[in-house]
Amino acid sequence: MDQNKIPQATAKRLPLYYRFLNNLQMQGKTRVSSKELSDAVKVDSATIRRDFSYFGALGKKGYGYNVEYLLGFFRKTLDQDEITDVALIGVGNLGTAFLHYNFMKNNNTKIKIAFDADDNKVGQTIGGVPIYHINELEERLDDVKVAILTIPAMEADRVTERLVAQGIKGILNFTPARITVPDDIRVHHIDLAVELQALVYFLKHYPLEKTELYSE
Amino acid sequence: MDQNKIPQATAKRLPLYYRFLNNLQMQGKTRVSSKELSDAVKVDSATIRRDFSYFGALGKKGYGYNVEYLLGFFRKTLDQDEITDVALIGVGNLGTAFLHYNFMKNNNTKIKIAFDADDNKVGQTIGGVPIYHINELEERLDDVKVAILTIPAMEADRVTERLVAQGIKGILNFTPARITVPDDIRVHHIDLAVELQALVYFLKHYPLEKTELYSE
DNA sequence: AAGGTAGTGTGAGTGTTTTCACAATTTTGC
DNA sequence: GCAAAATTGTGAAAACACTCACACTACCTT
Repeated sequence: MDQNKIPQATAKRLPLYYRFLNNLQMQGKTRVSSKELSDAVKVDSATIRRDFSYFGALGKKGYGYNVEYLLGFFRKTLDQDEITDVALIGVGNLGTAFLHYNFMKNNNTKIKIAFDADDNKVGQTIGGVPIYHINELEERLDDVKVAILTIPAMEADRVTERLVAQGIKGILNFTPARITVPDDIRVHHIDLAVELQALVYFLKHYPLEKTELYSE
Repeated sequence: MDQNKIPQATAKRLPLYYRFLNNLQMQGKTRVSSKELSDAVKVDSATIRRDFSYFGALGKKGYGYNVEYLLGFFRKTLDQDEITDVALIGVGNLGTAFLHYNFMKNNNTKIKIAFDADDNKVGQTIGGVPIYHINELEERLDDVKVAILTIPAMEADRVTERLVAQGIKGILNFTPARITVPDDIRVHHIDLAVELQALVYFLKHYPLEKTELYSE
């Protein structure tokens, strides 16, 4: 679509850059170097410069980057202007955490509607988002194209089928289940148990070394 | 420490494999091919074979892998026998979700203790885990080496310093803040807003194509 | 206005991860 | 017991990602 040239690894870092640039601007900073940004987001400064360079020459040699300009550029690139509506499926603890998270603050996304199977939750509004019964998914989903899945693993496949049938294009799946979807639908898996276990594995098998000298 | 030969990308997939092998065993399956496993975990079958091959020849040509044997092997490799204690810092919605998650089921990790700043939560027990006041961190943390950070971003740096001072070695950070730690401490960041925004970005800029033919 | 300093943008090199594709081997069915 | 089918394990290639190191340029200071 666009220029498919930018690497996926870069694309994943863009939202991160964007948020930190926002912070800088709110702090009143007008310029920033790749080195400073590197300290803040914990990404190598050469990587940051390379990432930015895919979009052209955004900085100035000997000066760094103008925060305002960079931010404006990213706003356009990340489509911060047009808001993407999102549906939340499953209002448990994890789902509720999402509803309280103010994505609008730095983001182009807004949770517009939530669904749950529990009648006690249906009818409530959390964080300004109305909760409907999951049975009403088909009538209520409208043209929302992105869903966050925070339901029990057992339900994942069934609900996914229904979401796909309604024309969902992207799913952020917090379920341990690896859901099956048609090729043209994008699923990102975030598996909390796997993340925790991977961290533990790395701790045991890939010990980090303390750099006594210049540990900047 | 061990054989540092296995790639990190492989290491991250091990917990996933492990869980699905467990599922298979519970379903009573005794053998499995890389192809079947691929369908289940959505990882290319060649990648799975390569991953397994780092540990030696675990399968049999023309047959596949013996579920029981593979599972036993992974149990040892992933240290499923010895349990790793974990501390949870911040019992909000996200933190509570973790407390209800039964990590012990397929995992080698157990949340042993939780902390929060809210006096209403202190003293409670959720999912069998006692909640103490964050002020008691130093006295209560004992020799726990892994922490899950689910607190407001504002607090992240301060609490991280205290955790590090107590000898924490690994942090699973759900805070939007990129925390600073000494070199020998491992931090994995999971940034929910970034994940959501990245998904939206990919949807718009990296459209997937529907394979009409043989979309197996 | 000139020299010093800071800091970009990038060519080239290195490292990591995935994928292809096939010989080797075992199982399965006849 | 043999041929066909299944499926591994891996060499080699490709794809992807990161980092070094430095020429170049813009800013800053005096």
